[in-house]
Amino acid sequence: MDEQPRLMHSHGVGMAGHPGLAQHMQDGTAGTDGEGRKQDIGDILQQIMTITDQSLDEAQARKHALNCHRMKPALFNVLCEIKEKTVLSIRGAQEEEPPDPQLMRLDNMLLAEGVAGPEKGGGSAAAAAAAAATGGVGADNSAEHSDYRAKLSQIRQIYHTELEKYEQACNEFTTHVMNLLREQSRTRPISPKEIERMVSIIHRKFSSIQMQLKQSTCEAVMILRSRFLDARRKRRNFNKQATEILNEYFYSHLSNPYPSEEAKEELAKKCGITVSLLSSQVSNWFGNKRIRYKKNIGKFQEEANMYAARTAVNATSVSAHGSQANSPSTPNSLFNTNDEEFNGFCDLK
DNA sequence: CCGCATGATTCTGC
DNA sequence: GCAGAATCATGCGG
Repeated sequence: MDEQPRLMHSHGVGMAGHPGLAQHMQDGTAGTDGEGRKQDIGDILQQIMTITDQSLDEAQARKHALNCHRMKPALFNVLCEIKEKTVLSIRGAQEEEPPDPQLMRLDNMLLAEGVAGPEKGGGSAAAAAAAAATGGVGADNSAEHSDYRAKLSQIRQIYHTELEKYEQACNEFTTHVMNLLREQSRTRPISPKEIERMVSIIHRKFSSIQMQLKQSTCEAVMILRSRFLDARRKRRNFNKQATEILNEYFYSHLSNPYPSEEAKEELAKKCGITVSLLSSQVSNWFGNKRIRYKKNIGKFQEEANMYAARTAVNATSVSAHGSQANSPSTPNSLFNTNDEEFNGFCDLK
C-alpha cells in the first residue's frame, strides 16, 4: 500500500508501470537540446518494443495495482472527459440521423406485399386453400394464384429467418463488443457513453446489412410479381358463351350499360370469369365494350340487331302471349335516333 | 407474317 | 374510386 503514493509523487500515474520512461519524459521536456530529446524518444521506443518481454503475471500485477489505486476513478473520469472533448465530440455531431427514406420505402413495400408484418392466413397451405376457396370459377386462375402465394410465402419465410439470423448475430456481436469494452475500460479510458456510441455504430452497420436483405427480398417479390400477376396480360379470350352472355346484357341495357355490382357478380358467375380478382374482368369487358361501341356504332350495328332480336324473342316467349312492348329494347327502337335509351348512352360522349 | 379483335393496364379528369 | 380514353400485348384467322 505504501507503494502507491510513491508512484504518484515521483512519476505520475500514467507511467506507473515504467518509472524509467516517465523519468525520461520529464527529463526530455525539461531539456533544451534536441539531441537529448531524440535520445529520450529512442529510449521510449525501446521500452515499447520490449514491453512484450514482460511476463503476463507481471503485467497483471501492474494492472491490478493500477486498478486499485485510489485516484484511479478520478483520473479515469478526467481522461474520459479529455478524450470526449478531443476525439468523440467531432463525430458526435452528426448523430440522430433521420429515418432513411430508402429503408422506409422498402419497409412499406414489404408490408404491402405481406412479406413483412403479421402473418396473413398462416402459412402457405392455408394461403393456397384460401386462394382455392376464393377462386371458385376459373380453376387455372386460382391454381396460378395459389402458386404465387406459395412462392410469396417461401420468400417471406426466407426473409424472416434471415432477419432473425441477423438480429441474433447483431445482439451477439453487440454483447461481445460491450463486454470487451467494459473489460478494457479497466485499463483504458472508455466511458459508458463511448460504449453506447459503439453499440449504435454496430447497430447501424447491421441495419445496413438488413437493408440489403430487404432490398433483395423486394427484388425477389418484384420478379415473382412480373412472373405471375403480370402474366394476367397473357390474355385468354373468353369463350363464346361468356361473350354472348355479356353481349346480351350489354345490348339489352344499351341505354345504361353499367351493371351494378350485383349484376356484375351474376354475370361473372354465369360466364365463369372473375369479378374482383385485382380487377374485374366483367368491368374490363364493359369498359372496353362501351368505349368501342361508342367509337364505332356502325360496326356494332349488326351485332346489336342480332342481340336485340334475341332478347325480343326471349321476352315474347317468356311472357307467353304478351306483346313485344314489354321487351327491354326492340331491334327497331335500338337504332332509332329518337329513342331515349339509345340517346341516353350515346350522348355521354 | 400481317392486321384486326380483344382482354388488360395505365393515364387522366372528375 | 370510377369512367373514359389511350395504349399495350396477345390471340387468331387469313
